[in-house]
Amino acid sequence: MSGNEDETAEADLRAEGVRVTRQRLAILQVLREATDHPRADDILLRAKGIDPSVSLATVYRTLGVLEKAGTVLRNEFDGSGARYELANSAHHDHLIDLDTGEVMEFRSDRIERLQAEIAAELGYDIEWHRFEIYGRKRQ
Amino acid sequence: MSGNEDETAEADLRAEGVRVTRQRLAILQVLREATDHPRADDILLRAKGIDPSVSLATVYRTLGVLEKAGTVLRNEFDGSGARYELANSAHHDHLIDLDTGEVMEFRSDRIERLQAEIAAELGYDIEWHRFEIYGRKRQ
DNA sequence: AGGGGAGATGAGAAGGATTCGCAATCTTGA
DNA sequence: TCAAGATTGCGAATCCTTCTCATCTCCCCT
Repeated sequence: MSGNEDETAEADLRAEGVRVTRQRLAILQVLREATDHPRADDILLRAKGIDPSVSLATVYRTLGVLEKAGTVLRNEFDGSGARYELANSAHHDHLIDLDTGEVMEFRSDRIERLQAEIAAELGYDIEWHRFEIYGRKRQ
Repeated sequence: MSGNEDETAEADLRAEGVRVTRQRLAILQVLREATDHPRADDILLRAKGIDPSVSLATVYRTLGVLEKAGTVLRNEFDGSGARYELANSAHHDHLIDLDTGEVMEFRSDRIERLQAEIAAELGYDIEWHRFEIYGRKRQ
């Protein structure tokens, strides 16, 4: 099973034209398994569980490589360090629970359309966008 | 003229229940006069032009105080330091020009409505939101 | 299968932004 | 005007991220 995981992760890397290393496989697998939006140091911790040789520098370097390749998204929710996620699914935005810090994902076609319209009105082509809602659970 | 500026700035501070100091007046005035979204070190530079005694630590402290008071908004556009603006006008969002780094403000009632609907669907009350479009000028 | 060279790594130092600690200095309300 | 308490400047400390460099790996070529 871990063999299968590795194979798909490896295929991902090769598809991006990125050199395949043990460390990158470990980091990519961590992201595949993550259901949260972990920070670099969390990723390091989990990656060390797969391959103890991974270092923090490599976590950052790999995240940078994968972000450039479009495989990874970097988020800056609260100004206390970046949080990462895989970009493999459809585009989505985030709702951050101010009480718990929990991050939820949501998707709205209307938002997607609206941002396109707004950018067009301003004479711009969209490269990407970031929409974050910060709120508290209603009682 | 600078007298008038000071008076309104001072009134602002008093209205927030914030102690009025020369440094805070200078910083607030910098923000009032700014048409861009300056970083802390830019604010320091400009504030020193008004009152040379201002220090970087006080810039950060004052921005913190004013943010908590709701007078100042802190933005984190590109992960290379926060950028600040006064919150006195109506809520608006930002479009960042990826080529020039220029930040434009825009406002859309539809976005405002949409985010309220989305939060409601997820069972949340919105505290605030952040909508940023990153794009390039169309030729 | 093996060698070589470009590319990747680990460890720690360096960097940039922000916050902290503390003694000296202001503000404010009485 | 005064005292109490808040605010300041300075430099040190912190946090996150990137860089340096010697060493190690991956991957292409034979």
